[in-house]
Amino acid sequence: MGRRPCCAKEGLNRGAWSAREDKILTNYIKIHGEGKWRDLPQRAGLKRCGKSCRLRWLNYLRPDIKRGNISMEEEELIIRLHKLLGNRWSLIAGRLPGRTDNEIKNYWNTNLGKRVHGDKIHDSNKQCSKLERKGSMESNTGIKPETHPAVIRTKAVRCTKVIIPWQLDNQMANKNLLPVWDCDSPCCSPQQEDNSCGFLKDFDINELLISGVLYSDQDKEINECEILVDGDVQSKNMSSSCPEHFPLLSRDEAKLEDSMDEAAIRPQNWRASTDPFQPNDALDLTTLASFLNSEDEWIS
DNA sequence: AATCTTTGCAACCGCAAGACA
DNA sequence: ATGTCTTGCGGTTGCAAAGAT
Repeated sequence: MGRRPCCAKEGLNRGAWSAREDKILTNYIKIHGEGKWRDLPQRAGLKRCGKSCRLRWLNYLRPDIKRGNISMEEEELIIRLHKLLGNRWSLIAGRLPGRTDNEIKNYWNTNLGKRVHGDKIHDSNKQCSKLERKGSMESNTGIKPETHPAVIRTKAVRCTKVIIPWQLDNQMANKNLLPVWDCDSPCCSPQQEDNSCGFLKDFDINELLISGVLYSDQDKEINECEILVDGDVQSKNMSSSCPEHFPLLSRDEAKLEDSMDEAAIRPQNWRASTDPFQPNDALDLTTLASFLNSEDEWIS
């Protein structure tokens, strides 16, 4: 018995969204909030797949979305983050307030990727077809994807819960490493006097916070044997119950966080709030860029 | 001006993984 | 323990607009 398809495809609108559909979706989410995407179209009266609604909202309709005009600072940041993280678009987007993973991915594919690779690719490739341009470019033209000497490959080991000793918890709170807990869930606040429901964390936070050896060709094999915590997933885990994300850090994230903390430049809200109607704290791009400049030193 | 080609971006798809029953 | 649901991610596709011929 296979899984139920996300929606019945028949009779659903596809392709570009109309202004009317946008308005319906926006109004619905303003009233009822995000989530329950599967049932949303029916409840909102949209002839769309829930997945499509989610995508439309996240990539286009959210009020905190910035569109177009990616600044030089942002561009620089994307390049550096891509160098560091590879195609982890959601992670990259998480560091660029108001930008979506899809937008950054598109921007990379159409501008930066070409520019970064383009220096090495000569005019002979300018004529390559759209097909080659898309994905198969590397294999069909013999152009290898840029090797990322320092791209951190996180492994799919996920943290579902972690246990932080109370003292460490306090230390982290003092260092402002813990998020602002603003949800109503009784289990949300680690600072509750009754710590009974706890703040379970089952890994050694110190271990995670150690700046890791970056992924490189030489230590590929070693790294492949290592257990890393997948950074982008922690947000998923935490966001299910809490709107802010506790930084369960992948090594790359940990490294970023660590250094940012050392430099006292860590943005307080480094992930976009999941509450679309709460404006994000602006991330100081200049600061982050300067941090990433120092990042180059680790890589080399 | 007409046609063809390329580009950019929104949207779609399949998959993975945690949550939940 | 198992199967299904829900959500999120990254890769890919489709199409309109822009540019070239």
